[in-house]
Amino acid sequence: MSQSGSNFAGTPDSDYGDPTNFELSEFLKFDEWEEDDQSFLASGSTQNPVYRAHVIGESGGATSPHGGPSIGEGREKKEVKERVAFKTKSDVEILDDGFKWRKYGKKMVKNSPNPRNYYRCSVEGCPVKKRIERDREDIRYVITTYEGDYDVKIELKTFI
DNA sequence: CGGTTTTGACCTGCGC
DNA sequence: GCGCAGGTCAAAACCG
Repeated sequence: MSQSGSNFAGTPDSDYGDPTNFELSEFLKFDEWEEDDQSFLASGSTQNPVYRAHVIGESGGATSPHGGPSIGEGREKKEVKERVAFKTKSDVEILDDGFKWRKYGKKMVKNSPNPRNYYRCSVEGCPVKKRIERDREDIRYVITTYEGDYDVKIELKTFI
């Protein structure tokens, strides 16, 4: 069944067919949404469909439509940041993952009628950043993107 | 009192 | 060269 996630393997171009429609965010280029039956937070949310997506750097996007500009060098300044996006159905975007987060900015995306929230670890030494945004087509869904240290994310997964 | 939050302004990068 | 978009930081205000 979904053991191999054939949902995406079978239809990898299901959403990429129309970037204009799936253009959730230039930075939210998830390779694929993985449907997880487990609840995102074991805080009593038994009916919380969680979609886990491994965000691969530009280098991973073999089918990069906008791979025109030579990104291989000018952008190589910094290593590829690991990005993990989670789409969760929740009313509140502030999901407690076990760590403390401090909001450091809010921005409004043109492609979405909803604003985007930027959170950063309030603990020093926590190079992890969290970006929270509501789905453009489904505001009932919250997209949480984790960006930062890989180890920390591993811990986050432990909580999830 | 501390910590956090909120809004604005500012900066950078890329595109055209 | 300029504009747009996104992202970040800052100061102030507010809450617990």
